[in-house]
Amino acid sequence: MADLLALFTQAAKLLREAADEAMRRHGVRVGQHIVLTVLWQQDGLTPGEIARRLDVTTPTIVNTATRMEEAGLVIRRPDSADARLVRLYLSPLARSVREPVRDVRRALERHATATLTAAELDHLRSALTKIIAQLQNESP
Amino acid sequence: MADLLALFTQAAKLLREAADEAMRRHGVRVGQHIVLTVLWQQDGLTPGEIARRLDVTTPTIVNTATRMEEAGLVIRRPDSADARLVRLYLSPLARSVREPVRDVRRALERHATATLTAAELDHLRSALTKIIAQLQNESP
DNA sequence: CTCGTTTCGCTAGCATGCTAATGATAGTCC
DNA sequence: GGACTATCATTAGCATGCTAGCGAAACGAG
Repeated sequence: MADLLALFTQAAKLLREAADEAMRRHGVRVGQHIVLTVLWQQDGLTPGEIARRLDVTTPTIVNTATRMEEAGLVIRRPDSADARLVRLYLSPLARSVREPVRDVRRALERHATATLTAAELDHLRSALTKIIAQLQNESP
Repeated sequence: MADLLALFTQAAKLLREAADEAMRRHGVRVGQHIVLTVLWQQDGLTPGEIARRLDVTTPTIVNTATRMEEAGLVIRRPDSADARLVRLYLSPLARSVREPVRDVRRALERHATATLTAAELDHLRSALTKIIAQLQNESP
């Protein structure tokens, strides 16, 4: 496997699968988790706001929100002032899984990087951050 | 963005999108590219063999092969000896895009890692390899 | 106030991955 | 040689992302 892109694809796939499996036990899927990370910080946002914060498209959030509604994680409510807006609110269930989900993600992170030194971990973080910055600073 | 998993998710998404856009100009999508990498090495493999080499499921290859057939990249042909098997063969088009696709991927790789030093790149490769090894050595 | 523009969420349809189930064929055991 | 098992591609249906296009609502100019 010489290709850095291929290495990246493979690592990302394995991490994503492992994260999904770990969080699934708490009723949260990977696509739903990113929405929760935003709502845990600020409840009652609109799909558009969430999409902008996560750098995904609005339909992605709309569809994920529908699945989360069915799973009992969020509640959709129209905005009282602007009839175009819909606001997403966390259910008690969504609040209650915050810590368990955080814990399993931390555990996965520790496990996945168990064979790396602290310095290597720092370099990895730094490299990822640089790559993200480099790729983001062109399309806007 | 404190979470390493989140950093990873973001970087992987950006790289995937950039790779897709770059290869698209040559009629190849990211999901089709991984199949091509295998067939470029050895033509005439079965969906099951390709899936095993790529560490994905057989249906993934079957569905991707259908789209590649429609795109004129591969030809499906039943095995002459074992009627259960289907063999996938590269089209002339698929052969002709090998180098252009390799080039745009190299260019993307260079661009994405332009702000990293050679040492940082080495560390990144090493870290990714270690993470892959760590995550693979548990499920089998 | 009205008309055109902008801004929303949403639906439709696609690509890429998955699991589960189906059906056809090959191989094996008695 | 006939039945059981294993193996293979395929289909169906789901989750997660995307783009394109819709209809409703708000806003701004005149």
